[in-house]
Amino acid sequence: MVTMSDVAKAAGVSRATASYALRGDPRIIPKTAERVLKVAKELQYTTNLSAKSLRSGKSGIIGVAIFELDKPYPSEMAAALSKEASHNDFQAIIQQTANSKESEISILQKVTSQLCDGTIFSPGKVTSEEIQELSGGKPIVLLDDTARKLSFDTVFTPCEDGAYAAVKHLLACGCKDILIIGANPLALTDASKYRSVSARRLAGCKKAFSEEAMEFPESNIIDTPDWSTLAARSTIHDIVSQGRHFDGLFCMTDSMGLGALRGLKDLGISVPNEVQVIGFDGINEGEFSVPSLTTIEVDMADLAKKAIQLLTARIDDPTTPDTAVSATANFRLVQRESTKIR
Amino acid sequence: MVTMSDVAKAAGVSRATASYALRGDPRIIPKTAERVLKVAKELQYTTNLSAKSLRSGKSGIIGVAIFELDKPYPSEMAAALSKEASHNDFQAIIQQTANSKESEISILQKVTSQLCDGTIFSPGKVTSEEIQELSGGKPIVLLDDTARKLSFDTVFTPCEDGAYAAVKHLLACGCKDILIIGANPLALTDASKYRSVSARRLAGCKKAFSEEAMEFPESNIIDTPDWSTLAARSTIHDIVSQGRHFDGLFCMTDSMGLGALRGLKDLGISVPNEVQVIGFDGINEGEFSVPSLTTIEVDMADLAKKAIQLLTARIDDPTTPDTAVSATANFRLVQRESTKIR
DNA sequence: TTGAAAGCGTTACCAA
DNA sequence: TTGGTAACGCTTTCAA
Repeated sequence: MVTMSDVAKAAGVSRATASYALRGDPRIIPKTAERVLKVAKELQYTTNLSAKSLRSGKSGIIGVAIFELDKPYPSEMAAALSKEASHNDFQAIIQQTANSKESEISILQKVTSQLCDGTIFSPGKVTSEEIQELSGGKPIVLLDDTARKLSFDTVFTPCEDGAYAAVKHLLACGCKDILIIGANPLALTDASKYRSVSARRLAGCKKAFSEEAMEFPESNIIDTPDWSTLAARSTIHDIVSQGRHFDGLFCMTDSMGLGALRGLKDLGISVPNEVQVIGFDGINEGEFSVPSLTTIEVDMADLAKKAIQLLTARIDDPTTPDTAVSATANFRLVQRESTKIR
Repeated sequence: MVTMSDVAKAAGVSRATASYALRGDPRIIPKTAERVLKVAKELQYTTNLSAKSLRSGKSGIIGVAIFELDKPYPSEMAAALSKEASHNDFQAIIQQTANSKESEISILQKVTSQLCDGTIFSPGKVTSEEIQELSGGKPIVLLDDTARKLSFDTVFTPCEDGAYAAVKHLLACGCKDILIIGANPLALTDASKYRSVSARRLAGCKKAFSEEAMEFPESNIIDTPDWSTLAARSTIHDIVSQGRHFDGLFCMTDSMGLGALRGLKDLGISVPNEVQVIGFDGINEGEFSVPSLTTIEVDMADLAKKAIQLLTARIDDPTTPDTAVSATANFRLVQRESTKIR
C-alpha cells in the first residue's frame, strides 16, 4: 500500500507539504503542488480513509439507514439519496435496519456515528432520545420523524396534503363510499401515534371529507397487519367476503394499492368501473400494472435534495443552532387507469 | 467521546488490558475482564471504527456495490446480502454504482478497499484488471463475472439452466413460436460477450430448442435498449405493429416480463390464451401482477449465502490460494397465470 | 496475568 | 512557503 510518506519522499517534500498539496491548500505554491499531485498519480496513491477519519473526524461519507431495502419505495429512496449525495461530493453508504431495534442501534453506534460525517435515518423502533445518545453528536436528518416534539432536522413526506388530494380525487371521480386501507383508526385519537405517517395521512383524509360535508366513520378505516402487497390483497378478500360495500379505495402505499388491484381482480371486481383505487408513493411499478395505478407521487428527487441539504448544512457548519428544522417533499397527483373522472 | 483509555482508567487497568478484556481474550482473568466490561457498559463505550481499522486492518464491514438500487432485482439482492452478512457477524454497507465507471472506481478505491474487509461487487463497466488494482488486495467476490477467465471468486445466477427450464416450460405449454426479449443476438457469436448474462441465457435457450429439434433463428431474439420495464413494453408495441407473430415470450428479466405483460394488454392480446410469458429473477412483484408472472425464480437467499461464504472464507484466511472459485445460485420454476400447461 | 510502548497513516499546529 | 512533530484511538509485540 502506498502511503502519503511514499508520495512525499518521491516528490522530495515533507509529509506535511504532501498533505496540504494533495488537499489543494493554497499555501503550497503551484509548482510544488503540481509535482506532488503528479507523483501521487503515478504511484496510484489514495488516501487512507481510516487514518483520515481518525485524525480529522471527517470521512466524506454519509450514512443512509433504511428499513426494508427489498421494497420498491424504500429502495427508490435509497437510490435517490445516494445520487444526491454524490452531487454534493459525498459518498453514501446504505444500511438496512431490517425492522430490528438491535440492528438500528448497532448501525447507529458502530458505523454511522463513527465513520459517517452525518446520517439520514428512517426511524423504526428506536426513540429520539436513543438516537441522540447513539449519534455521538454527529448530524442526523430523520425521515418522517414521528416524535411529538422534533429533536432532529426532519424531512416529511407530504402526508396530509397528499392524502387530502387523494381523497379529493376519489370524490371528484364520483366515489360515494370510500375505504382507507392500511391505517389504524386509533391513530386519529391515540396521542402517542399522533405524528405517525398513518395519522398524518388520516388527518388529510378527514379534512377532505369534512370539506365536502361528508361523513368519515371509523369503520371506513381498515387496518392491515403490515403495509405489504400481500396484506392488502388478503384484506380485500376479507372485507368483500364480509359483504362490505365500497366504490373507492385509498391505499396507504402503492405496494398496497397493487395488492388491492390484485385482490379486486381475484374477485372479478372491475377497476375503475366498480371500484376506483388510488395509492401513495409513486413507485415505478404503478405505471405498468393492469390497470395502472393512480397515485400521489412523492417527488423523490426533491425529498433527497431537501434531506441532503439539511444534512450537509449541519456538517459544514456544526455550530448551527440546535433547533430542529423540517422540510416537506413535494408531490403530485398522477392519474392513471385505476381512477376515472366522470 | 469515551475512549478505551477512559475505560481503562475507570477500571483501574492499562489500555492493553482493557483492549484484551473487551475483545474477550482468554489471557485476561475473568474477574478483571468482567470489571472492564462492566465499566465499559456504564460508560457506553464503543470502539472507534477508524482507529481499530487503521491499526488492525479489520473493520467487520463488508461492502456491497450494486448497480441501480431502485430496481426490484438488485435491491432484493442487496437486502439478501445485507441480511446474510449480519448472520455472519458482519455489517454490510451498500453502495450504488449507478451505471458509471467513475463511480465504480471511486467506490472501490475510496471506500471498499480502505474500509471494508471484503467486497461483493456487481461489475458494470470496470474490468477485472482494474478491479484487481483498485481492490488493494482485499478479498472480492463478483456477481456474474463476465470475464473470459475468472480472476475472482464469483457467484453466478443460474443463467443456462434457468433459461433452459424457461424455454422447456414454454414448449411444454404448447408454444410454437417463441421470442426471446432483451438479448443481443450477437452475444451468441461475439466472443467478447461470450460470458455475458445475455449470452449465457441464450445458450440455455439454444439447448432447449435443439433438444426438441426446433429451429432457433436469430430473428427470434429481440434486442432492447436496456432491461427496463418501459423498454419491454415499447418493444412489444413495436414488434406487434411490425406484424410479427409469436405465441410465447421469454423475457430476460421479470421487470421486462411485467413490461411485456403491460404491452400485450395495451394491444388487447390475451395472456396466456394468445401469448404465454415467462420471466427471469423471481421478483416479488411478479406474484401480484395481472396476470401473475411465471418465472425462473433465483434463490436469492442461496445466492447471498454462497457469496458471503466465499467472501468470509477469504477474509478469515487470506492465504487461500489465488485460484478463483465459483458457485451458482439455485433456482426454481414458479408457474403462475402467464403460462398454462395444456 | 498484566503493563509499557511502539506504531497504523493522517492532519494540524507551530516554528523556521 | 515549507517542515517537524504531536496527536487521533486502537492493537500488538515484548517485558515484567
